[in-house]
Amino acid sequence: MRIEDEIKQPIFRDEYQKAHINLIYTSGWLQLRQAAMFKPFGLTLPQFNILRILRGQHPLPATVALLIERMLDKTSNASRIVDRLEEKKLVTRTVCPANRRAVDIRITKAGLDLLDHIEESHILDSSGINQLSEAEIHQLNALLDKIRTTG
Amino acid sequence: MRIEDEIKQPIFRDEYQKAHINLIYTSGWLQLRQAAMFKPFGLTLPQFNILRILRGQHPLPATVALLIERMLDKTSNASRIVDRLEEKKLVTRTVCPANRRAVDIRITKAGLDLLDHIEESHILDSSGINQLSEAEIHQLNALLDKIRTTG
DNA sequence: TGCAAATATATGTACGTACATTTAATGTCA
DNA sequence: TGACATTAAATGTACGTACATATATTTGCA
Repeated sequence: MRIEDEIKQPIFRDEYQKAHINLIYTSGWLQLRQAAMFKPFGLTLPQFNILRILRGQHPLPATVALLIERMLDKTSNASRIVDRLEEKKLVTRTVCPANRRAVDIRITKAGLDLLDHIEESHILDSSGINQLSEAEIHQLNALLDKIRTTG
Repeated sequence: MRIEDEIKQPIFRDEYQKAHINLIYTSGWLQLRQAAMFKPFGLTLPQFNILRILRGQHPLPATVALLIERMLDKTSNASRIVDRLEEKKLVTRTVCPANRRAVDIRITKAGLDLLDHIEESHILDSSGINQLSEAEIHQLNALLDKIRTTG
């Protein structure tokens, strides 16, 4: 469905404004769908992403600084997302012995099992992006990269 | 800059996953830049959008239901965004005489002046999307619309 | 008429984001 | 060594989002 119809706004100032709105709207659309998929598993999107980073490190621990570095949203508050995961016993937090300012965060067995469970459910396979062909995907990546040129 | 370098993740499962992450990352990138532009004017992005809708109605009032209908993010809470605008005297709220369940929301002179002031500053002209040519904009709109096909 | 359903908005709660500040541990160097 | 800067994480506050529930008004219909 065209963005004009989607948000019931038939006229835009120009095609640039329309693309801008389309980009933000489509990103929100994707995230809303993804969030709904994780809901049955009791996870939010940022919680899922942090769990995946921790699995990537496993069995080594990660620090909060490492999580922030790898997160899409650098300004988000990794400490508090880890709080939620710890409450759910999906991760553990221990003071790093080598540097007692830092905290070692590790995914638990329950956390690993939950990720397996989510991936086995194949809920992630229909992301909306799959609507595009290989060539279109390539185009899209190039266009998005270009948008971010010249801060 | 390519998304691989931007988020320091050299390998993705496939190009689809890369495009998905690229889309969400680029949307966040645009919104962060926009929010920074509005900050000197004491407005957030949703507040600005609601002010624009109200100017579009002016001198007629809008109801909360109308605001929600026109907002990009349907699930956001228009009532509370109007709260903030009311505190800043940029809008007024009065019970609708014709239907006392509804509330008439109107932009004030101060609200109109603020919008003029923001637009005169031309901060909105460099949106990042301007990096693209007309043809690329057209491509992008088509790709985004296609992503959202088939709920 | 009067009562239930529908409508319009507001409120509550959990979560995340953006940004500033605090607390604690470590490094540095005179 | 001891003061001072730096680093790592946690905490505070304002805002927005997602979703459930509450309150008030209006509508519809038995």
